[in-house]
Amino acid sequence: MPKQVDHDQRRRQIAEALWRISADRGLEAVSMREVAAEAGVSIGLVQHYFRDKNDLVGFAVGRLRERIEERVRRSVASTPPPHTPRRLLRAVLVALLPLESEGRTESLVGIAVFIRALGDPDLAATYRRGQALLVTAVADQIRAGVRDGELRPDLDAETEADILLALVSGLTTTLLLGHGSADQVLNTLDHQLARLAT
Amino acid sequence: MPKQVDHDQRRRQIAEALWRISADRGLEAVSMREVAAEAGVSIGLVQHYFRDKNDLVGFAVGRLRERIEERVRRSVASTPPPHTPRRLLRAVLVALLPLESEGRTESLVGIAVFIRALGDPDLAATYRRGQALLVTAVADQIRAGVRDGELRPDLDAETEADILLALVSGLTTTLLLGHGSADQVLNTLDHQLARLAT
DNA sequence: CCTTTCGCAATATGATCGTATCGTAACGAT
DNA sequence: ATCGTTACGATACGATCATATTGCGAAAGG
Repeated sequence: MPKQVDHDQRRRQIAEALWRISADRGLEAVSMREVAAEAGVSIGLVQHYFRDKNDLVGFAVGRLRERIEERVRRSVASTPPPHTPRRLLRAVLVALLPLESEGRTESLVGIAVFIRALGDPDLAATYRRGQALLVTAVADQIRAGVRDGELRPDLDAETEADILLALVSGLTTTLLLGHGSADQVLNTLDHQLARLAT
Repeated sequence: MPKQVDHDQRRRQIAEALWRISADRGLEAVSMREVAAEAGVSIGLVQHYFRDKNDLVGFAVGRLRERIEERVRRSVASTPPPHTPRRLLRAVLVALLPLESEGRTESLVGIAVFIRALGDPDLAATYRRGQALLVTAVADQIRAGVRDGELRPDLDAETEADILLALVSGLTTTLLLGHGSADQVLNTLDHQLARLAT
């Protein structure tokens, strides 16, 4: 056996270069050359670890879900007590907003994936599954809040979850365009959340 | 003076070819050659009417606004009486949703423009201006509804407009992905609208 | 020691991009 | 009639793209 290298770590390292490019010049600026340059390696190396560009982008997309899940988990975990459903619900929604550079990057990649999903049924199904997971997670929190008497009892959890997530999605585009400040956006979200409270 | 040609009509004809391409293959698939081929003209002609690609895309984007405005106007005009602010408000929001193929095309182009705007400050400013117009238009309707006693008097018109438009934006992505039916989406929108009513 | 095989770089290939440069046909003004 | 301008087509140019090919150093097994 020849030299031994951690294959997966190399792939992650390269994918992160793609992430950086996508974040500040858009995914349209992502090319094999650019990724190689950003990662500080040769383009041959990139080819060595990824069959083609689709493979590379696909890998980066796969990591997207992991990272978003981790971010949500972190946000929930770092929520100061009391851990009431309403506070946890807010933590989840806030974690989905691109409020700092890391989140911005993820949102940008997410949009790129969305665009690709429009013409790719498989990817659309994946995207859809992720969205469905989110909706049920949020709806569960809403139901818990209703049970605790923290949220109004006449709420339809699924519809409210749809509204909140659509709202988050819309606020994300607002933030990405610099068309609203973080405070403004959080205010808007809180305004809607307050409406669900008793 | 030599041959006389309707300059602006030619530009519109070419821009519409760009539209068609952008709608079913994304704006990333738009190239001078593709546009020329789709329009059934030579690439020299495209160059003759547009200084460069930016000029072309810019013109097409400009038409986007006009078309959306026209669609909203049509939707409002065709709303059956009574023309209460709340019904007009709904007409505006529904007009922004991609419920049929024409609207779908516009939404797709809109998203493509959004993507480009992320890396193009000028385009971002244009996008932003359009959004600001929408917000004030919606907010005006809300204020009118409040005045008429049709909507709750404690509403902050701007915030509610932000929420509604972000909601519409989020519902648009839902519709484009086939991740929800038109009925479902309209239900969600109406649910939120009902909340603003007295 | 030497052969094999992986890690990686260098460079070639052919397509496609935006754009520049021509050539020419059409037509109004002089 | 011819001249100048405009409309348009054909094609060339250089850059950049994804990808293929080739070569070579290093290291482990024989």
